[in-house]
Amino acid sequence: MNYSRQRESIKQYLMSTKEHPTAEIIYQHVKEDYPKISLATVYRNLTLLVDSGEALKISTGDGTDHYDGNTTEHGHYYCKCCHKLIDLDIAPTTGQILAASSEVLGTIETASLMFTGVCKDCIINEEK
Amino acid sequence: MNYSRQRESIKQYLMSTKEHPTAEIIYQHVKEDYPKISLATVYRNLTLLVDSGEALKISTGDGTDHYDGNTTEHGHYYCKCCHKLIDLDIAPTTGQILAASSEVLGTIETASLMFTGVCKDCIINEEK
DNA sequence: AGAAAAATAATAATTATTACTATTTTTTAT
DNA sequence: ATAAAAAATAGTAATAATTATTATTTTTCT
Repeated sequence: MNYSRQRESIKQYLMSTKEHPTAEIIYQHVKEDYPKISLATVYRNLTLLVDSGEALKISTGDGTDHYDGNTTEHGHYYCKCCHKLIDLDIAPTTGQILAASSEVLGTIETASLMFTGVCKDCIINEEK
Repeated sequence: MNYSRQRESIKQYLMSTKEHPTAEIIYQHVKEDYPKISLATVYRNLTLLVDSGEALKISTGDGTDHYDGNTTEHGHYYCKCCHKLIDLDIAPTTGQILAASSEVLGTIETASLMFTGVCKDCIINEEK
């Protein structure tokens, strides 16, 4: 894998935000610095970053995948109302990881907790 | 929501299998009983079943969503090699759910653990 | 049984993602 | 520093999953 400024820019943006942007949103941002970048380049590099462990892909089932530059162990909360993804300081325990590993008799490369519900902001808006 | 035999057949099939079939695979199966069923009908009913809590949608990021008729709390393991989804008898602890709930100050409707790696069968095949 | 409401089949349309190819950028070796 | 080789890119076409549309059929209610 050779260096490329476009990939570097994608990575910088991913690490700078707490949002969990989609490929399209990443594309819009990186475009400010590289106006000629192609959406296909964004997708290709996101796949490279995920495969090399420099980013995470999060699939919520809302039609488009989200990406996360924070690769430390953490959980996610998905609001089914506003479709926001929120980081949580909650990770599977080593006990849970070991249990999973011995249950499937295979390797464990990633382990994560996912929660869904209606977030605080949406609850407040519903009341109005 | 009115009764429909097609939806009933989809539900039966989902509850009868431990695989985590995609809409397309469900379509192929239900077609044996209802040869004229439409793929759009499968999608529509899967959405209805998921929304009413009678099935789960699982997004692995492999391009197509998977469905699960087992709605009891359990975790999943996704083999990134053969793309199989395997049920695990591992669920988030109440402690983890409470922690998530107080961290986001929103409701928790679903909570699940997801693991990825290379499953036993794929490890054996790689050795050959 | 007959009217109203909901569901379906068939297909068109949409949207996210990947594939392709000629050109440009990056690396490597001189 | 420069030229060849390898990798990456932009632009666009193609693919594949999902959703929307509409005329017809099924289900429910009275």
